[in-house]
Amino acid sequence: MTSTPVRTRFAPSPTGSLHIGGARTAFLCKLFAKKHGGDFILRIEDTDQARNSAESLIGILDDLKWLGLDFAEGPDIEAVRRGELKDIGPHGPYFQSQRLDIYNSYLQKLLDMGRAYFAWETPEELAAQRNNAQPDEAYGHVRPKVLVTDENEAKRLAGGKPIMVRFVVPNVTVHVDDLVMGPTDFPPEHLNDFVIRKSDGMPTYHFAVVVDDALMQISHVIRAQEHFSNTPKHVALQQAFGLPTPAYAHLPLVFNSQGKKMSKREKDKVVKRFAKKWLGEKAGGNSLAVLAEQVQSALKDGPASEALTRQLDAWLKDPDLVIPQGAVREAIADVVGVPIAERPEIDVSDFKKAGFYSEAILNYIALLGWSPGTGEEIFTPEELVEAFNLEQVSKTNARFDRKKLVSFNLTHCNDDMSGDVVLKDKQLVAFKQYLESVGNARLLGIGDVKLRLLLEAKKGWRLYSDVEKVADPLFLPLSELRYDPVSVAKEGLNPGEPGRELLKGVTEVLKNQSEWGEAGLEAAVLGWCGERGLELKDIAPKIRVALTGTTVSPALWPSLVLVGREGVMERLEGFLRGV
RNA sequence: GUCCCCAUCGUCUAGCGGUUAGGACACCAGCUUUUCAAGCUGACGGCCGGGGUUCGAUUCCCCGUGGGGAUGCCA
Repeated sequence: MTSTPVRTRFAPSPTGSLHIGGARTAFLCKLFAKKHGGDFILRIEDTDQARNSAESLIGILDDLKWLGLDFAEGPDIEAVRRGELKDIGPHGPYFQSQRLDIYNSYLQKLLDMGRAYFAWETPEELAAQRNNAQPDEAYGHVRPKVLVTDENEAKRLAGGKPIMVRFVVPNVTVHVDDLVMGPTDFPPEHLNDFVIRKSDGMPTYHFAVVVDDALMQISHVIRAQEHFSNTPKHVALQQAFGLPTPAYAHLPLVFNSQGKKMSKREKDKVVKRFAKKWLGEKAGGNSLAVLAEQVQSALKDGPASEALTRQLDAWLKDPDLVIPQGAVREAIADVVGVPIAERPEIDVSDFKKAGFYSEAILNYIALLGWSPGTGEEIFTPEELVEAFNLEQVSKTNARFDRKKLVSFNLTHCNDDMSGDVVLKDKQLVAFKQYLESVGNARLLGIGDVKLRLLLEAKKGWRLYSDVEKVADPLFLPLSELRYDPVSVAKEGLNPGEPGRELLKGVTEVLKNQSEWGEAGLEAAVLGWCGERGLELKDIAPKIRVALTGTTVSPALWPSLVLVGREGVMERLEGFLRGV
C-alpha cells in the first residue's frame, strides 16, 4: 500500500453550461476523494479560445455551488464574479490559460529529446488525407521522414502557414489498468502523432491534462468513458516525461430518455421550432427585427440589435446552426413562448429552475452507473460518501429518467419535512433558492415564517414548483385573482345557486371566529357543518374556490391562516358580492 | 473504414454456474382522502439471437445483431 494522498479533480471547459452528466462526474470525483479522506480539486480547461465564455465559467461555478460540490483547490468564485481569473490553492494556477509557461517548458523537453516535432498541415489538408485514406489503412496524420524540432526552421519551412507541435508516439503497446474498464492493452498502430500544441500556442487537451494532473498531484483520474480510448495518449506522454501514471476510472455515459446524447442542440432545436412558429404567426415584414429587439431587451447586455438580427437570421435558415450563448437562447425561448414543459432539461440550471432539490439530484445521478449493491436507493450526500466505491461502477451506459428523479425529489423533501428542525430549515433554504432562481418576489416577500408554514401545509409535493403553483394564488392581490368558471359552476357558486348560500353561511362563521388558528378554524367550521348535517367535503371546495379561484390549494386550515383573517374575509365577501 | 466498450422487466439496476431471476421508478387496478398531491395494497412485466463448454448456463467462450465511444489544431 502506498500512502499517496487521494486527490481527484473535475476539469470542465467553460464552453457551455454544466450538464447533468458533468455534474455526475464531478460528484463521483468528490465522493471518492471524501471517502478516502482526500481532496477534490477544480481545474478550468479554458484552452479553446474560440469557444470559452465568462458566462459559462460563472454558470458552472454557480451550479457546482448550488449542488454543494465545493472544492479544496480551484477558482476563487468571488474573484471570478468580478471578472478576474484568480484561484486558491498551492498547485495553481487552476486555469489552464494561465499555465502557458509551464506547458511550454514541458514542450521544450520533448522537443529537446526529439519526442516532438513541428508540423504545418492545414485543417483542409488533414481532412483530405483522412478522406482519401484507403480502407484498411490507418488514416490520419502520417509521421514525416524528417522531424523538425527547431521552431525557427519550422517557421521558415512552413512558409507562413501556422505551425503546431506533434508528439512522437512510441511504437510500444500501452497497458492501462482502469478501475472500471479493467486491464486493457492498447497497441501502437492505432495511434498517430497527435497534436500537443495548437497553432495558437495553446496546449491541446491531451497535453495539458497530463502536465496538470501530474503537477497537481492527482492520484485518481475519474472521468467519462468518452476519454477511455484517449488514455493511451496520456500514458505515453507521462512515460515520455517520466511522470507517474495516476489511477484511472472511466465512468459510463449518461444519455437522455431517448438514449441519445444530451446536447444543447436538443434545446436549440425546440427553441428554433417555436421561433419559426412565432415568426409565422406575426404576419408582416420585419418581425425578425422585432424578435431581435425583444430578445435584446430581455437580455441585460446582449449583442447589438443589428448583429443579433443577423445572427437570428442565419440561425433560422440553417437547421444545424446552434445559438452558442445560453442566455441568448433562453431569452429567445422566453420571447417566443416555449412552454416550460417543452424545454429539454439537460443542464443543472434547468433542474434548478424546474424546482428540484439539489440533494435529490445528487442521489439520483450517483445511481446512474453506480449501485451500492444492497438494493438501497435513498441516500443523503453524507451517506453516499460512506457507501460509494469504484468497484460497483458499471460499464454500461445509462439513460436519464426524469420520473425517477421526481420520485427521489419527493422522497428527499418529504423525509426532510418529517424530520427535525434542521432538516426543515434545509427545505426552507432550498425553497427560497428556487423562488429566487425563478424570480418569484411575491412569495419570497411573505417571509420565512409563512414560507415554512406553506411547506408544512403543502404536504407531499414533488417539486418546489408544485408548492409555488398552488401557493401563488393565495398571495395574489384580490384584483388579480381570476376565478375558474368551471370550478365555480361545479361547486354551484353562481348567483342563485345553492352553493352560494352555503358559502354565505360559512363566511359568517369565519367572520365571528375569535381565534384565527388552524385548530380553532377547523372546530368552528366542523361545528357549523355538524349542525346542518353536512360534511367537510360539502363546503371545503367552495371555500377554496372563493379563496383561490380554483378547487386546488394547500390544506384548507393552514391556507386560511396564511391568508389571514382580513385577507380571507376580503376574498370571501368580495366573491359573494361580485362574480 | 479501423480500434475499443457494452447488452437482465419500458427505465435504473441486483446477480458474479444450480435463484420461484430480487429491488426501485414508471404503467395498470383497488383502497384511502376537504382539493392537487401524497400514502397503502396488489397486478403486469426481463436474461438480444445462434453456436459451443458443462451434469447444469442469465452467469464462461466464440460468432452474429443492436447500442455507444474513439479515431479533431473540441475537451
